[in-house]
Amino acid sequence: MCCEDKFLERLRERGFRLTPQREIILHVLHEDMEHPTAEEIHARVSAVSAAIDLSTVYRTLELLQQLDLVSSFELGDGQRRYELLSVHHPHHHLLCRGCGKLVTIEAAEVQPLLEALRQSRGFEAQLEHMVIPGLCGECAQAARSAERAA
Amino acid sequence: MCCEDKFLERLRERGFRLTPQREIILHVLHEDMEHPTAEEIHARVSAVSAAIDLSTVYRTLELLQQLDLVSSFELGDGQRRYELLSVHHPHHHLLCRGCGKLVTIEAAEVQPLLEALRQSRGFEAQLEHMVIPGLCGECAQAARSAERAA
DNA sequence: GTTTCTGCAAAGCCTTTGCAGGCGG
DNA sequence: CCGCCTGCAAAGGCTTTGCAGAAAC
Repeated sequence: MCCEDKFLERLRERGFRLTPQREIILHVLHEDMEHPTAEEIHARVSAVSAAIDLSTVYRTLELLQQLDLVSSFELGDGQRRYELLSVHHPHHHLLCRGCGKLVTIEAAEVQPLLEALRQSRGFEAQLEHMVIPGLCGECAQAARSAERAA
Repeated sequence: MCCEDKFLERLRERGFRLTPQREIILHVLHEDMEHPTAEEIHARVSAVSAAIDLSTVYRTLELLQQLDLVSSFELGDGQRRYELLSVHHPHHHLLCRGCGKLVTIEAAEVQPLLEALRQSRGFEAQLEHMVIPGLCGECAQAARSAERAA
């Protein structure tokens, strides 16, 4: 698996070690989870090997971010969320404040903005994962109806 | 002051009360602070009236957000930041991960993206304040130099 | 007079850290 | 074997909450 190879290589480069815990955590990140928190990752990891500690999960996620294999971001509750960079191709999210729905949009939709920022200011946006809050179609509709009623 | 009037009106609407603490906190938010944390707001508030508690600041900020007078967001350290909606006209920020610099951009620069989202999905973005991480011109330059050197 | 609000203190939540023992290379 | 890594437990930072007294209306 390509991801594992990259992991091993980058670990070696820096004198870090491959441990069963790290393998399991990386493996679990391939499972189909939508933006898991450390806690959620830990739950899945525990199913594989019960004794792995939450702090090890945190430490490994930190490591994976340093190695550019994982990115993290947050949805506005006070919890960090993590995502494997290689698997999910670049995307962003629209977070509906009405119903909480999370809609995925292609990175391409945001490209023009990023391009404009590069042109005008030389700013290289690193948007592995941007979260744009707002109201989805239905909730926007509902809000307008409520407005009229008032 | 318009802001204070709005505040009073919206408080009354919902049966809430106007207290000196709330007035002071709202007043302090007019001071020229760049994205203060609750702690920083509390410090300024304390200068006016020493006995106001941090928890009162948090509760009041929560209230002000409900009344659409304040928005909050975060820059990636684990701290919420607050901002008066009426005073600072809509803007967003580029946060440089290299040097930590925070550059303000006009909301207008982001409009095309938001317009596109509205068109394509009916999504009404609520971007009182978006933070786009990346590398500013200088740091991007430096990164490229380092790349070449390696 | 009610009911909301405040200060105080304590708890809560997520995350980080210190340490001694374990294990990868 | 050396030094990184782990589990455990405890601390840490920011924010929220419970409560009794104070204050707004």
